Parts: sequence; C-alpha cells; structure tokens
Amino acid sequence: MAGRGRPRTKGPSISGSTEQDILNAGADLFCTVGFGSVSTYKLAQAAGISQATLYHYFSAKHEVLLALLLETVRPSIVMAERLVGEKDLSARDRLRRLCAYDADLLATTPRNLGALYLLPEVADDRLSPFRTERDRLLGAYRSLVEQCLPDAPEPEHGAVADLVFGLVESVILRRQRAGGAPLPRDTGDRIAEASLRIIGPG
Amino acid sequence: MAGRGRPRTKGPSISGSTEQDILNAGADLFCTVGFGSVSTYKLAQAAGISQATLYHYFSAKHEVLLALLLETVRPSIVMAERLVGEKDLSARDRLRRLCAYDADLLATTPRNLGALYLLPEVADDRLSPFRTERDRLLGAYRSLVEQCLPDAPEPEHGAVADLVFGLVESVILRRQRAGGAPLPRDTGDRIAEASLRIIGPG
DNA sequence: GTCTATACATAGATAGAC
DNA sequence: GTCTATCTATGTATAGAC
Repeated sequence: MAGRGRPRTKGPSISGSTEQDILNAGADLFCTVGFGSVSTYKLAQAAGISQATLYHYFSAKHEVLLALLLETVRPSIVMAERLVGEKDLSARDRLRRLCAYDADLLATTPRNLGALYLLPEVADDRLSPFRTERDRLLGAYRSLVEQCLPDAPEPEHGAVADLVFGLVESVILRRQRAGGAPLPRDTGDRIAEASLRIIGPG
Repeated sequence: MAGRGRPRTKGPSISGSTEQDILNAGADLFCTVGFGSVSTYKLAQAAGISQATLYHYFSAKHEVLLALLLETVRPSIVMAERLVGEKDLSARDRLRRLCAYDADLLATTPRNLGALYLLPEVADDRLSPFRTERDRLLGAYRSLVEQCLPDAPEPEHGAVADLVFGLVESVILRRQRAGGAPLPRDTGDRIAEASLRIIGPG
C-alpha cells in the first residue's frame, strides 16, 4: 500500500505521493490555523519533509493554497454544469440536487475544506484563478434559479440565487463553529429543502 | 472636532483617540488581508503610530482582534436578548426583526466587520471570550425559533435555528465576494423574509 | 504617551551537496 | 528528490530616552 512503486530515499510518505502529503498538510493547517499564520516550515513539517523540499513541488506558498482551492471547488462545478444542461428533470429537482450535493460535500468531507473559501487571503491577486471558478459555480446556481422562476423579473434571479448559494455555503460556518467536525448526514437534504422553500412553491 | 480635549504630542489622530485608530486599522486590515498576514508594523503604520506604541494600548496583537470581535457582536446580542423577552410581539415578528437587524448590520456597516468571524484564528484559545458571546447570540436565535415552533420536537429547534442563523451570516460571505462593499439596503429584509419561509407558514 | 533602537526569533526562498 | 546550510527580510515584543 505505501509507496506504490515510487522509489523514495528518505521520509516515507503516508499517502504514497509527497505532493499529496503537502496538500493534505495544507488542508489541515490552512483550514484550522489560517494561511498567513502557517509558516512554510510548519507546513513542511506536517507533510513529513524538510522546508526546502516544499519548493521542489510548489514554487511558492500561495501555490499550495491555490491548488487546494481549485481541487475543492471543481467537483461542485462539474455537478452544477451537468445539472444545468440535464433537461430530463424539472428545474426544481435539479436545483434541489445541486444544493444537496454541495451542502453534503461541505458538511461531511473528512476535512472542512470549505473553510478555505473564507480566508481573506483568497482576495489576493495570485488566487484569482480560483475566484474565476467560483464565479462559474455561482453562475450555474443563477441559471437553475432562472429556470425555476421563469416569470420573475430579471434582477430577481440573481438576488434569489445569492440567497440559495449563501444558504448552502453557510454550512461552512456552521461546521467551523463545530470545530471542523463533520455535520449530521442529513445536512445536505435539509439545506436543499430549505432552499426550495426560499424559492417558493413550485 | 479633532483631539477632543485630549492633549497629543505628535502624530495627530484621525479619530480623536489613538486606541480607536488602532481598532479602525485592525478592522480594515484583518477583514481584507487576514490576521496572521498582518504584521504589527503594518497595523501600527495604518493607525498612524509607531510599531512600539501599539504595545502601550494592547498587550499583544491578538488583543486587538479580540476587542474588535467583542464590540462587533455586542449590538446583535443586545438586540437579540431584548427581542427574546419582548412578549408584545408575535414570535414570528420578533424573529423577523432580529434577522433583519443582524443581516442589515452585516450588509451595510462601513466595513465588512462580519468577516472577522470567518478568520480561522478565531478558534485560538485566547479568543474564547468572543466565542462565548457568539454562542449567547445563537442561543437567542434558538429561543425565538422555539417560540415560533412550539409544537416541533426538541432537537428540531436547534436544527432550524442553525439554518436561520446560517442564512443571516451568509451575508458576510456574499459581501466578501463583492470585495467588501456594502450590499443593497433591502438585504436585511430579504434575509428576514427568507428566514420566515424556512420556518414555514405561521 | 510616543518614539528610536534593539533583541531575538522566525519568515520565505535559494544554493549546492548527495 | 531530499537534505543541510544559509541568505536576507521581517516578525513580535521590550528597553529606555524624551
């Protein structure tokens, strides 16, 4: 199981890949301690490598955070854009599924990775590729809300999408208050139901 | 207007109080850059004083953040506990007012101070006095939800209160995405209406 | 009450041996 | 691919003059 064929000289990796060890360590630390509060030394230590070795895998500290952000948001984007185009289900059902999927991810993944979205450092220019992706996700929510409320005036779609998206993301804050521990498994479904109540009767 | 009777030798204060200058600078920087990413040097510079003078007013960097957190959450607690005891209004009306008040504060105050709640550093032991206060606020929400849903089973109250509290706090995230700029003035009312829809028909 | 100066530790990133 | 050693900058906090 360990090493999976990749020869290593020292410091056996837990995951089988040193890069993954670094990402795992970053996920642990950035979510709980913050970004600016974590030194590259502590990050490397948590990954089981020396501080210098970090720079063999990432050219700078913020690149670790960027990689984490992108890989965290990607599954949601894939699911969202699939549901936007999936015309066999009603718009309400598709929005329900998206909310349930996203909220469940945020609530039950081993680490509270959504907390990365909350870091003020995300506003940094060097992390703009992530913000672009998150805007794509928000756009998909807006499309689904629009399909749910075809008769509503235009600006209303964005406002309602903001409410729904916000309700889903509020799972992150709740989990952070709970010390990062996973939330009950019905969290996703409850969020989805509440979202549809915000949308109004079908 | 400036100085308000307090003699100053150098570095005229903008606000009339150096302590307030420090808090203002902390509000600006911690919300936008983060806590660990802000040095005491930059903090002092933004407050218009030397780095050493900071330690005349606060014994350590985290004390600045603690003061900000406590003064940010206090108005919400005062309003919440007043509404919990105010029996002249229906429970729904009181919850509506609380949600509208809190969401409006978060949406329209000059700085996006709610973003302070999102900092991972808030989990630090030295900031536990703030977490205690925030739990008091959450308790008030739960009390009001309980009064709105007297027939619901016990654990349901906490779950619904989490949804409502989360929806209110989602304003922070939305504003952060908007670069910290104030949100439309109807944000509080919209959040309050959506909260009551989550609660269900009266 | 504010400053300059400084102590001392840690920061991010690079060089070069193995 | 990983390390030790190191560079240079910056970090927090304190000492002591004014």
